Amino acid sequence: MPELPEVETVAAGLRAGAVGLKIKAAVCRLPKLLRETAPEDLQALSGLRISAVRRRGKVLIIEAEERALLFHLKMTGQFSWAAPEAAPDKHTHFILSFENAAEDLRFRDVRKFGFLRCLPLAGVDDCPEVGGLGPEPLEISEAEFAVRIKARKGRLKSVLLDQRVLAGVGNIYADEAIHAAALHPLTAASRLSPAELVRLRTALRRILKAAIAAGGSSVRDYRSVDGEIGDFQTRHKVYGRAGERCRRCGGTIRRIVVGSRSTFYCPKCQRRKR
DNA sequence: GCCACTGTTAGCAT
DNA sequence: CATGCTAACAGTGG
Repeated sequence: MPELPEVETVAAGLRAGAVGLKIKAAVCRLPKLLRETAPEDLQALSGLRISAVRRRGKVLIIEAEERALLFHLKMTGQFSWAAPEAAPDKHTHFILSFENAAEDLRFRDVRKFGFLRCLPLAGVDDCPEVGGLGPEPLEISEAEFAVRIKARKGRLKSVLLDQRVLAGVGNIYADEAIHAAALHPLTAASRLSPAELVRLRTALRRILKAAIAAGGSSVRDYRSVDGEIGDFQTRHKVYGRAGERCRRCGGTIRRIVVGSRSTFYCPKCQRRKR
């Protein structure tokens, strides 16, 4: 489920535990995990020291001197620390061991949608996985937000999910932000008023920050690096609440499908523009 | 057992 | 170009 707040939480956990560690070996147990990455690229990581861990959109970036490891968690990717002698389960696809740490860093991904790309640090911003991303929702100005959203013809929900427009918003936070801004998910993005755009940006940022503070939302598989579940799912106003009462107006939350994604909204307080 | 559904996104058809 | 559907895969719940 990882969206921006979940990846941010994972990045923070990795940063706390992995920066400064010297890589002993990188072992990949699932060839298809590797994207544009040769086995030699992984071998060349040995001896490098992890210097930083950061996030761009939903992409996790581990920097080791002049190299970078890009991970995408897709639906079910997880990181955890484990003793080297503990047998990895069948969903563990990648293991980093260290010269100056007792535990290994493991990446597991039940559905195998995730990927790993190893490349020169200098190439990160121009690679396809990062270069095509829109601005960060927590950094974008009001003016640029308005321009980028209004430039799109599609439905608001789909536009928020488009990583080229904004980086990091996924299904849960799109629905939550649209609800908080009292907009309708099927509204044409290009028809939002200036006031509505301000409302939407403000709501999105508030929700993303609150979700990060809560350690993300654990709807199904998501776990932080230390194995903790997030807490934000208890504060979802619409996501996953079809048939339940809207906490703002008492209406009944409805589930529809937009762009083949489940979409939850309150038909009473999220009126469609016409 | 079978079918529907799942947080992502690349790729392809329309 | 925009939009919509499917596949990639495994597990879960009805």
